[in-house]
Amino acid sequence: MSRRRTGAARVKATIYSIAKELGISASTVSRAFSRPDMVNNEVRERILATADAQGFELNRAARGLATGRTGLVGVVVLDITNPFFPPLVRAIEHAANEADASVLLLDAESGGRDATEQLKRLSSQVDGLIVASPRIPTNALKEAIGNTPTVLVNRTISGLPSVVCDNTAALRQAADHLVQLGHQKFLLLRGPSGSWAATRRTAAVRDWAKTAPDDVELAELGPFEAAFETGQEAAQRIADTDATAIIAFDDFLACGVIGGLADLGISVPHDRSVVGCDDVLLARTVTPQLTTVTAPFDDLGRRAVAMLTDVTRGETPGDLKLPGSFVARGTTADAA
Amino acid sequence: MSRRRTGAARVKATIYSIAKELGISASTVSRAFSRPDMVNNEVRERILATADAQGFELNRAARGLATGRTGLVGVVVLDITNPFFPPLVRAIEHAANEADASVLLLDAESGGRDATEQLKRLSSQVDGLIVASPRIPTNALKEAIGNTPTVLVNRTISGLPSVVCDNTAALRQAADHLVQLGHQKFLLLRGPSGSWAATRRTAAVRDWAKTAPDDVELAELGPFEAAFETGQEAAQRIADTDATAIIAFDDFLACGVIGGLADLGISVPHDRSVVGCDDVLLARTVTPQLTTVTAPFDDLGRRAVAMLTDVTRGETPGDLKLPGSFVARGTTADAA
DNA sequence: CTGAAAGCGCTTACAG
DNA sequence: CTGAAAGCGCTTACAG
Repeated sequence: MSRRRTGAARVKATIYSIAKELGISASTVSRAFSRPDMVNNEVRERILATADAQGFELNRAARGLATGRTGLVGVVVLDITNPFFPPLVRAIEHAANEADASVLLLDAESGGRDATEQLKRLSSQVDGLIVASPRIPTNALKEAIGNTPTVLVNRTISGLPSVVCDNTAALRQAADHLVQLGHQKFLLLRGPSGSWAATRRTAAVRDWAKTAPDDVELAELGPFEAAFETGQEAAQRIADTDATAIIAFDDFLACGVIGGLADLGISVPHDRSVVGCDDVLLARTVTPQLTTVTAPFDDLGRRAVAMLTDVTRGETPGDLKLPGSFVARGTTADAA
Repeated sequence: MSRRRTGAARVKATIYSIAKELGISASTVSRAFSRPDMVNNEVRERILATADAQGFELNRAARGLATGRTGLVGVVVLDITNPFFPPLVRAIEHAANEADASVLLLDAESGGRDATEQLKRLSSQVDGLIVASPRIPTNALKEAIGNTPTVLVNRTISGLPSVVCDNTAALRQAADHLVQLGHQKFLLLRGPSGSWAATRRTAAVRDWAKTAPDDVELAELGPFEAAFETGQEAAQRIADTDATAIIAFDDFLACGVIGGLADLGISVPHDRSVVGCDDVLLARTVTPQLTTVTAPFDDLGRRAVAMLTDVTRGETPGDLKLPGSFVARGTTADAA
């Protein structure tokens, strides 16, 4: 379309076609885009104008071949369908765009193929990787990424930088909040075994229990998959306990529990209080809204991209912890 | 890592390093990957083996520069955070992977920048575009994509192929279902004006009403944004009507309405019945589960990719309609 | 089925 | 600040 703007620009616009029209060298045209400060102001203006007129779009493949960089960051998520990931992906995309990079998405579960195989292919196509995929085994992951700069999200592997959400303090707050509401019998629903987040959250709640008032009792159930159905199915077992305060691994599980309890005629927060974790979309679209711990998705994504940039520059960032924050909503109330 | 597997492979693995080790030409090595059937079986085997030993990964930028194709398909979504899109993106990604392509994701709302600008940049980086972004104005969209092969999802623009979900039949079924439950007073909550889906759904329900039993009355409210809060805020207005059967533009709106009604002490499905549309994750994680119309995400994505392949081949596919299907769950019941 | 060679459109060290 | 030239790693028409 834009090619028709000028009569001269019948051919595909390249740095050469621009150079020719302006009677200058392609090197200069190239520099006008890759290192603008290296070229004379006025010349640059004319180049940009001509580029525009010709409908020039820099050929990324050519640049990539010449520089060895693709301008792409690979984002690997466990399952884009899990509402935890979209806000993260969006934040990453936003940050990447600001750095003039694009996001190559890989849904680790979407492939018929082995996720590791796919990851390996991906690695060679991107400048760096942001991996938010708690399930890929450490060794497979390490092998697949080779020496592609990588930042982990919500997972730690020695030797790789990571940015994680630390909910320890927020979970303590959540528990304290329940104590203030008069709860004494607590039930922790543990997350999937082998999940980094699950381990941390369990530890946080147990640690809290040690310093809790004497009349507080903490029981546990699990591990559970982080899924609605899982929570729903667990409702009976939960109802069989005398716990009034339930701390679920995540929002999914929490919502499932609430649904399952409802089926049993047990009402939240009237009969039991439930708190989730992550504050995914779900948490605000159930009625009543879920009391939970908010994950700082924006920051997680932003910082992950920033760290990746550092790695690319040869720096060796450490691990970064961002705190989640407790938010009391409708599923916690006075102990019955 | 893999470079260290053989002593010879100190240098970066390329078709040349492989050719050299094997004493053959780079052309043959190249063909072993790009057109395997053109090279002798045994030779190909040796090439593949050596490639593996050297840790060779085909340089996509170089291939892209040579062929003019990137192996990338751009996927533009309105808002990845809206649960309608992730299942679609996943299906697209899956299908693209099978065609040996990767997905470049663009969240139309994620940019500080103009979505159109971003789209334009994206276009030049991909072999084709799948656009599921109902908001970008037609003209801006057309200009931005230039002559990049494009397939639209859930939107039609003359001159561009599209795959859309047609819920007409399913919505009629939903309405009939409500009639069978004894409902007579219907209320349609219309979706955002200018939205393709909203227009279609409104038409479907109105058409149904024309052929409905005489004692059925259809009132309307709207347009509404497809958001939980919007539904919540509309609850009072809805409660003020005498409608017992509420057909919401989509699941979000429906869930919001249910939440808002609950706040007013009105219970769904006891006092009113509500049906949504799309069957996003949300629909199955609320209690009771939402009666709604399921969108065939997998097919939408799969077909979109297939059509894009066709366009790339120079074919001109038409518009494809895939039907949604009605699913009765917990938010519809006998008229009070 | 295989090889030699040109070309894809950039970047950048080098020289000026 | 600018230009000439080599190089990035593939693909493919052409000749054999």
